[in-house]
Order: sequence, then C-alpha cells, then structure tokens
Amino acid sequence: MQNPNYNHLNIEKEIYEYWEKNKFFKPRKSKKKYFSVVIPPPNVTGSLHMGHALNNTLQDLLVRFHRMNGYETLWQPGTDHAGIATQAVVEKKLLHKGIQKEKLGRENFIKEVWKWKEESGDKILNQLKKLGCSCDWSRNRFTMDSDLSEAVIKTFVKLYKQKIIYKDTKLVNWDTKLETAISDLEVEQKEVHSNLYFIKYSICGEPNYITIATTRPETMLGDTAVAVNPDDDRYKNYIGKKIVVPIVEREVKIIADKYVSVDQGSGALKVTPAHDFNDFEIGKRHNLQFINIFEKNGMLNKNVPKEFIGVDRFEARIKIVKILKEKKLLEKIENIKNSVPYGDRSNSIVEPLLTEQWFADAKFLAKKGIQFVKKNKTNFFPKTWSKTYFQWMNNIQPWCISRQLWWGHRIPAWYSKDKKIFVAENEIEANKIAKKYYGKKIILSRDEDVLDTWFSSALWPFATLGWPKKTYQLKRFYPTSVLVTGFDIIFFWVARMMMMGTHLINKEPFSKVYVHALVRDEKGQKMSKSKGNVIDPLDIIDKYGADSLRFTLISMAAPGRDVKLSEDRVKGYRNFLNKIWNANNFLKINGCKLSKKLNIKKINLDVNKWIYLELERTNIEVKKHILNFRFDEAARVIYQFVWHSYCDWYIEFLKPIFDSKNKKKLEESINVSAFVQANILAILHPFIPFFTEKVWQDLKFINYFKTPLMFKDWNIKSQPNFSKSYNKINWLIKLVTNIRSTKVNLNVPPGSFIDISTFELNVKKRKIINDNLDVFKRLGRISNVSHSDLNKNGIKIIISGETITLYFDQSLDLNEQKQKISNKVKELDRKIKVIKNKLDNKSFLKNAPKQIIAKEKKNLFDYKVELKKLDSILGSIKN
RNA sequence: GGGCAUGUAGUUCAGUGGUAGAACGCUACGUUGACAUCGUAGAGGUCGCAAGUUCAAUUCUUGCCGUGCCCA
Repeated sequence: MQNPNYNHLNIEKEIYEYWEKNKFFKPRKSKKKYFSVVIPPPNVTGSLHMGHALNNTLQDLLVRFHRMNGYETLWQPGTDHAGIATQAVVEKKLLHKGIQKEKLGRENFIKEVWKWKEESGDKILNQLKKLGCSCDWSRNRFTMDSDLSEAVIKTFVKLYKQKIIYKDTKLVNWDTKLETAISDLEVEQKEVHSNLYFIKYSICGEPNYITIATTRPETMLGDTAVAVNPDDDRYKNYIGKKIVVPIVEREVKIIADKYVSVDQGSGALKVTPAHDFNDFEIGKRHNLQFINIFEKNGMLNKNVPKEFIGVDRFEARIKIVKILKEKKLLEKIENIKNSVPYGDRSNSIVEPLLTEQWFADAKFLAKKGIQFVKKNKTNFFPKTWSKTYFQWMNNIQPWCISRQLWWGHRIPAWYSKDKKIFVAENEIEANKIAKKYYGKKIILSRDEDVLDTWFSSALWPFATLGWPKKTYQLKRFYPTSVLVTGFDIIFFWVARMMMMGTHLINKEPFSKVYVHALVRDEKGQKMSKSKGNVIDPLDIIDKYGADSLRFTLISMAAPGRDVKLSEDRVKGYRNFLNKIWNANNFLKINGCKLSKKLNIKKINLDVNKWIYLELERTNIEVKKHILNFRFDEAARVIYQFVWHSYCDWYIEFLKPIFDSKNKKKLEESINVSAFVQANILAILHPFIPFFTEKVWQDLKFINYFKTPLMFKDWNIKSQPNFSKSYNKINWLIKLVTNIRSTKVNLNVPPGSFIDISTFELNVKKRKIINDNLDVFKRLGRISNVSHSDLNKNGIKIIISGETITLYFDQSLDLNEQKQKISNKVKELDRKIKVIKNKLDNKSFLKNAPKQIIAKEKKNLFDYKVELKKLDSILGSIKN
C-alpha cells in the first residue's frame, strides 16, 4: 500500500517533462474544428503573480478541454518586450556597475537589453510551466522578434500611407522621471490632499484685483490669460481689460469663456495653455500665446525669470508661494481633496507638456472594432463587459504612439535636414524616396523614438501566427477562439487588438473574450507589496501543488466577482486531491482494472448502473458549464460528484461486493469501477492535469486507452436505460440516511446493528432492498431484514411516503425522536396549508400552468399521506 | 457628476417567477480495512429595505440604503 497522503512534490515536475519531451503541446491535425488561444503576453520583466495564475489556469483549462474533445488546438505563448519596464530594469542594473546608458550609447545599450533578455527573460515562462500550462512552446514569440518587428514596421508604414498615423504637436502626458510621453491609460488619477492657493492678480489701471485659485501656482509663470465666465456678474466689467500675472509681471488679457464655472474656486481661472489640457483648448479658442516653462525633466526652463531657471517644479512652487506671501498677494490657502495624475510606471506626477509626437487616429480604427462587436463577430463573456468596451471605444482619443525610449520598435521614419519626413520599411527604401523627392542623394537621419509597447501588442493575435505572411497557422487558427483576460486590460489589449485586427485583416482577432476578475486577498483587499498581503502563487505551488491552486482558482472564478483567495481554500482542494488519491488506492488494493470484456450496455448491478449514470450526467454538465465559461459551476459539479457520489456512496457500495465471493458481481464491479475512475480522471484533467496524468500512469490506463490522459476522448456514451436503477439506488440512499439519522436521534451507537421489517412496504421497494441486500445491510448496519411484522416494539420511519420498522434491542430515549417527528409534522402542516390556499384560489387555477397545478396537487397528496403516517407514529410513541 | 457591478447561512459565494443550495467554519458522535488532508449525523437564512407588476416575487420593474470598480 502506498502512502495515504498525496504528495505533489516531484510528481508535477516529472509529469511536465513527460509532456514536454514528447511534444504533446503541439497542435494535432484534426478534421474537426480548431481551437486557438493566444496568451496575453506577460511582460518579459514580469514574474508570476496571482492574476497571471488565474488567467493562465483558465486558458489551460479551456485548451486542455478542447484538446481532449478532438479539436486541433493551439495555445500560442510568448512575452511582451515592455518598453519602459525593461529599459528601467537594465538601466538600473548597469547603474549598479556604475555605467550610465548615455555613455554606453544606444546601440550598445540595446545589446545589453538583449543580453539580459536571454539570461532572465524566460523566468515567467518557466513559472507558467510550473502551473501546468500546455502552450506550444516551440512557437514561443517575443514582441521584439524579427518577424514580429517586421509586422510592426509594415503596419506603421501602411497606416502612415493611409494617413491613420500622423505627426502632431500636442499636449501629452509627460513623465518627467522617465522623460517620455505616456498614453492616457498609463496615467493613474489619484485622490490626494492638496493646497488650493488663492492668488491676487491686479487689474491694469485699476486699484482692484481678481483672485484666482490654483493647486499648481508654479504654472503661473506660463500664464497667458485670465478667464471668467461671460455670465458672471462679478467679473463682467473686466472682460477685455488687462491684468498682471504676479512675479513675471506679464500683462495678459481677461477673457470670457463658458468653460469657466462660476462656483468653482473664485470663479476666475488662470490660463496656462502649454501646461493644462483644458487651458490648451481655451488657448486655441482665444488664440493665446503658448509658453512652455518646463524642461523634459520637470525643471523650469529659460522662459521664466532668472531666479527660477533650473529649479525643480515643486521647489518652484514653494518659492513662489513664499514670494506671494511676502508681496501680500496670497489671499488664503484652502485644504482640498483633488485628483492628481501619476505615471503608473514611475509613480511621479505627470506634467502636461507640449511636444511633437506620433499619433494614431484611434477614432477611425475604433469604428470597425465597434462594428465587429455589434455584429456579434466578437462576443464578451460576461456580456456586460461589452458596455465597457463600447464606452471606451466611443470616446476614444488620438493614441500617442511614440515614446522617448531606446528599447522598443524604432519608428521607421527618416528626416532630411529641412525636416521633411520619409516613412519607409527600411533605410534603403527611405533613401530611395528621398532621392526621388529631392532629385539627388540626401543625408537622412532616423527618428530617435520607439513605438508604444501596445502598438506591437495590438498585432499579437495575428503577428504570432505569421502575419503578414500567409502561413498555415494564420489560415487555420485565425480568428482565434477566445481571449482570456482581466477586465482591467480591456482598454489596453482587447480594444487595440480589435482595432488592428479588423483594420489590417478585416477579421476579428478573437470570437470570444472571456473577462475574469481580479484576485484579491481573503478580506477582499487588492494584493499589494506595500500592504504585505500578497500571496505568491509559487509559494502556494510549493506548499500545496499547482493542481490545488488551479482547482481553487477555477472554482472561485464566478463571473462578475472578484476572486477572494485564502490559503484555507487551497488547503481544502488539496484535501480533495488526497481524497481521489485514496479512492485510487482503494481500487488498486482491490485489483480494479479495465477489461475489453466490459460491455457497458450489459451492466447488471443497480449500483454500477447508478454510478455510470451519475458519471454521464456529470460529464455532460461539466461540459456545458465549461462551454458557457461557468468554470466555478463546472468545478462544483465535478467536486460534488467525485466526493459525494463516487467516494461517499459508490466505493461504500463496492465494499460488500468485493468481500463477497460472487464472481460475476465482482468482475463487473472491478471493471466498472475502473471505467468510472478513468473517466473521472479525464473530466478532471483540464482542472488538475498533473495529478490526473500521474494516476493515469499509475493505474496503467495508458495501456488500455492507448493514449496519455491529455489526449483521451473526453466524452462517454449515453445509457438512458439505466435510469430505473438510478432511481432505485437513490431511494436506497435515502433509506440508509434515514436509518442513520434515526439512530442518532435515539442515541443509539451508530455502529450498532439492528433488525428491520419491510412489512408495510410495497413490493417494488422490497425488491430494491432484496436486489441490493448485501449493500443495504452493510451500509445501513442491518442484521436481518424481515418482511413480516415482528410484533415487538419498533420505531417506524418514513421514506418517500412509505413506512419501514426498525427494531432496537436496548431501551430507547424517545424524546428526541418525538421532537423531531413533531417538528416535521408542523412543517408539513404549514406546507399543506400553503398548497391548500393556492388550490382554493380560483385565479391560481385559472392562470397557473397545468404542470404546476398538477405538481401542487401531487405534493398535497404526498404531504397528506406522510402527515397521516407521522401522526400515527407519534401516537404509537406516546403510548 | 456619469457609467457598470453588487447586497442570499458565521464566512466565501451559487441559484430560481412555483417547497432556499454548496464549500469552508461550527456542534455531537466515531479510529468500522481507501482516506483523521477522514467518516456519520446535525444546527444555522423574513434571500438589504420599501412599493409596484403577477394567481404566485428571493427571482421581474422602480425608488431608497449599503458596498466595490471604471470614467470625468
């Protein structure tokens, strides 16, 4: 006998190597439909967190399920080059060695990045393997691979020619720490306490002043107007007059603009068109001057008074407030809560900055993306997320795609000395076009910037399959079947992949989008390093095994709910594995094995038919739930079946059969139990692949089915004829349960044996007992079953309206039993009353569907019968 | 301010226009030959509140209250 406790250590590694070595993850050609998934590529700098664990467990569940259902299945893996993050990691590493990237130069720095990538870039992929992911690793891709680069360049050139990509000078979100533009989505609005400064600007030629309110007083150095609402009576008379910006002593106009709200702040707005998105619009409307006062690193530039040049923006704020105080121009400071934009990578305050950048016309691209979802070419699960998608796509802004970084896809644009732009797939091409344009050879220099990482991610679902080449994979696996992703990424990935896929290929990148929730801690708090509540999936895998973690995550993945993860849950599912492990053990001990002789149709025993039908129903239900993306329900159904039908009852049924010497019964049960076992492993395989494959090997099922478990056909044949036996056994289970609880109520030791009589039972029910006598006697702990009234004191119990008498040797304490029966009587009385009321109600009879009325009538009848019997039992106890 | 969710057992969550479910936890008993990472039996709920629709509402509608997230 083996160790009764299942131990995942070593097993998972061994099994993964077995799969990988045999190249089992490669798609197997099939005439059936295909199933394909592209992994949302994790950052190459990343390491596995719970979000990844959930995301990839669900993908693997789907992939393995479809593979076992005979689909030609591809799970395309890979990583994302993560421009900012990766550059930061390598930069930091070099700085440790005292090397600045500027000294190294661009080319050498990029070499260093590649070196880093080769050394540690596969970390997260190895962690995915630990989780059991069955990706086709031979197709592993990286967004900076040459073929993917080619796709990026081709796309850029094409969109430029189509005028979807263009260059423009606009206010962008500028990260002063990373010194690059970032997109709206990379900006996080944080609610913080701020000071609202009320500053007096004196009106030219008058003794009066206007008070403006601002949280960023340093920007006043770039003010080029003061705006008021045209309907604001306080300021009406001043419109068109001039006002002096303190410190810089610049005279600017007082303008009227409806944007200014009368009741916010003082109702007067200082306008800094070069450093605020709203002011930018006002500036354009009123033709104001745009004065940029910041360097790229957030220091003040030459456009401010001498004393401020080279001062950091926040120091400048302090300095300015001090001066204003001294000049008595600071009216008051209010403490307020407001939201301030932070860069999500650098966590520094984002500064709107006027720069020249490359943009993509997202509004244009979004049109098709919207259409495809509207036409149900792509469907969201749960459906409600399509609303989020539409809301974003309908209000989409131009997408700033250039980044001032070194690491990434360098923009394929070349410039001549007079700033003429030549966009081409390579330098030779660019030179050609330039030569044609100028009529002579010209020296060109390439754009220094790279593309937003999401630009290449947007091409991921088809670029990884070979696009723009017309490969077999592209033809076979595109559109991909489903994208599995977190809702926080709908804007980043889903939207952009939809835009590019529909525009470039005119086909949706995926037919379905399954959106899962965030993983939180057990209290529902977001996991974060600073809170110290992070549960590391790798720790959990070490402790409980990947299978336990997978089953936990799957069973908690209810739609529209956050996953609240606690270690106790994982432990619970580890126990589940242990339970199955021991069931296997039992089968092994008893020599259960599959035989070609087994003919399912000819199964004889009720218990074997019962478990077969339970299995069949489970198989169908789990399938239904997986296809509906109800992973939680799928997990619940299989858990329930394995533990409470198979282990709690079926194995108990087997014991007396295995003990008996009846060869026919024995042989049938040895075969059926093994058959059920094999199919349980199959159903469970997508959930807990390591464990099931290991047991599959242990029980030598591979010899019988001629396949590793991961390719076993998931389905089983339907046997509708078994339902009679099914109902019989269910009745027997009810009977046994009732006998057991009666014993507890009577304070009789549950292990003691008793006699029973079935003299009040009908023939059919008696036959059930007779047909399954061994099983019944063992489970109910019955010595003798008599069919006549033994005429001694007995306790009567009722099963589905029929009476059975139990005989106990010892004297009994009947109080609890009495209490219980009278409670039941009360409950029945109540129910009968409710139904009677219904049936007396003419509108109910008129309006309710016939089946419901019939059902209620039957219920009433049954309840009445049971009530009568209970009453008589109660009467006999009282005597 | 706009939008999207959500409120059911002690906890985490399923579910349904027609008799309220699971897991964990809890209580009592139990080492009976797979399993104490276990077994048996049990306790535990006015389905957030109010109104409406309906023969019938936990389920549908509206309002209110609470909670969470996204966008401004």
